[in-house]
Amino acid sequence: MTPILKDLYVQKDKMYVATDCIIFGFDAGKIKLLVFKRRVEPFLGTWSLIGSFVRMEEDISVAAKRVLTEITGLDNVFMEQLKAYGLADRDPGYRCVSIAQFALIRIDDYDKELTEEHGAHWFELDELPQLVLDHGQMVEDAMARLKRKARYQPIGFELLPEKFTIPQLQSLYEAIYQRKLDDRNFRKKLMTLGLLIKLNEKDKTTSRRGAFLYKFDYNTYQKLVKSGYNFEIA
Amino acid sequence: MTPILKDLYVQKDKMYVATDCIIFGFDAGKIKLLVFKRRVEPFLGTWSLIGSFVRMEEDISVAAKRVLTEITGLDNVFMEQLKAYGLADRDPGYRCVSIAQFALIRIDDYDKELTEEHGAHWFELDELPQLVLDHGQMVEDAMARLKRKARYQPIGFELLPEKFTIPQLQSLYEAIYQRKLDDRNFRKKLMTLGLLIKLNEKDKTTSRRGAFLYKFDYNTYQKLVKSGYNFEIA
DNA sequence: ATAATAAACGTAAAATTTACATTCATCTTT
DNA sequence: AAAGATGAATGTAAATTTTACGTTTATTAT
Repeated sequence: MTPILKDLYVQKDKMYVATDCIIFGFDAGKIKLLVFKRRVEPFLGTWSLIGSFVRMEEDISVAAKRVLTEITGLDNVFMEQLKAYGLADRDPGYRCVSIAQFALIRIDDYDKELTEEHGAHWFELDELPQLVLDHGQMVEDAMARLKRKARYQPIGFELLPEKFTIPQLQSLYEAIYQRKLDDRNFRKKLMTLGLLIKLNEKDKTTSRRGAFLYKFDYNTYQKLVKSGYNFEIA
Repeated sequence: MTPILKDLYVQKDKMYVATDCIIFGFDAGKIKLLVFKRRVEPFLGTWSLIGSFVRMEEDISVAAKRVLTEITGLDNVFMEQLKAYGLADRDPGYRCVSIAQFALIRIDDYDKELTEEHGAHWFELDELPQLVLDHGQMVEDAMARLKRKARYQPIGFELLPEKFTIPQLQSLYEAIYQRKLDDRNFRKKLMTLGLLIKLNEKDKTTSRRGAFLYKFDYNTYQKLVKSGYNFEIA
């Protein structure tokens, strides 16, 4: 089964609803996007987001999760609706409204075989190829959303392994905001939030000294949110 | 023609795409919402947002604007997509994904006759009646968006007359943020933005002394945005 | 033992935010 | 015409947050 069913069976007088996934990852200091080489006409061979028609009995969020799981093998992934794209002529083949949803995944624990089977490829954001239809716009909008949302919601952590170091976290935020941050100020601000749990382990892959690993304290965070707390990261 | 076509002609095995409009206004220090009493079955007599099916050859944003114009007689209204609502069972009658869009209108220049014809009524947000389907959720989400967005984009001005006074503007922001603001600090911060044009006129409807009228300087604002400027109001 | 390297830390200046009370312009009342 | 009433307009000092910036530390490799 092809994830996007652009075959001969679509009817020109029908309204279709699809979902497209903007899948972000983070690796080696760079935000990356998972895109796919189309194996069906039209647009065979062009790069595209992964998507699917929404099934008749399926919630749109469920459709997006289904696609993501089919492709990456991952479950329980952070996913949020971006918005609907509904220009009448956005797809030349037929009328289709697409609900774009963006996902943040921990790049090292997705299923490589599975994605390769689907013709998937990770691109750095500034090396993105031309994407089919309005998918380029979707990515741009998703990136803007990520950039804004990262300020006031701890979604960045979805892109890191469960255990991470402060320098790692900083490099993530630098990638999201696309600017350098001062390491002393970053660490200070972060610590005053009181939402990181310091572990008794070090990550020694990037320095002789090693950097302490931390976990994000989702428990405390949930409580704070419930009590109306409003915080900002970096 | 009924704006929402929930009639006998819908087909159970078809996917429909609709749009619903969350229409905000501001009057007497309160944010208000324009809702409609349904005149067709099912849900006859219940309160509802105004909406319409998206036509085959119509962009979804165009569909929303069409509805708004039909109802209020207004054109060139601020409108922005909120998100798509697509639970499989959100409408018990048939499968329908609805794209919610919110509009901000200047409450005194909409067409009262036209809206009354459609069974429309302005409600204060905290006196909203139960709304049909997931429309209550849409309103809640729209309000959250408005609250957040008002901070970093001058969308509040869309709810005020072109010429407004500082106390009026403050009372609007107080309504949006749902908290009192200090008048001296509000005025100060606003003035440092440099985006208000002081007019040589006063509004004397609320005080003997009268308050100076201002216009928002969209021109300068546009230029600042283009040059990457990022501001915050109150 | 020494060199090398990224991690960790603190402080002072600048900028922003907050809290708070009085005067001003104008109309109404007498 | 004077006095009273009312919302509009304004400034300043203290507290907080943000910014800028250099040194020490823990560890491994040589």
